[in-house]
Amino acid sequence: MSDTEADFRQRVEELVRQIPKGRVMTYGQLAALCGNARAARIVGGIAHFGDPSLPWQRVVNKQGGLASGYPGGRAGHKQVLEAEGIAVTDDYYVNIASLLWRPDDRQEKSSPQITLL
DNA sequence: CGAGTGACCGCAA
DNA sequence: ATTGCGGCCACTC
Repeated sequence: MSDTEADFRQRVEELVRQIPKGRVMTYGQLAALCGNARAARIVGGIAHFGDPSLPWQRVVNKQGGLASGYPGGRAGHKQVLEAEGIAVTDDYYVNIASLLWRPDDRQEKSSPQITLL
């Protein structure tokens, strides 16, 4: 397997990179889309050692709660998410029910202009 | 090369 | 309903 092998982390990073602004994804979903639904923890590990330039801030757990190891703590994470246009509760929870984004969701169809970053 | 850990998830009492 | 525990895979030292 050398054609589309692309290390697990590379695929995850690619997906995270494609997460549009104002949307969030769950670690489990990223892992599942990557092929290993049980590798949810790995996604978190990659988030810590992967490319810090990626919008890991848009990646939250299945409960919609912010991660704990984010630089600056959940407080900083909350600030960044709010800056992205995502509403965060005082308990550091986001409404994934409305903000959960899927790779097959064509948000560009309804958004003529994409303002990423 | 081996062992430990982790930004999680799911299930059991 | 809440709390606690284990498991799983990949990454790092």
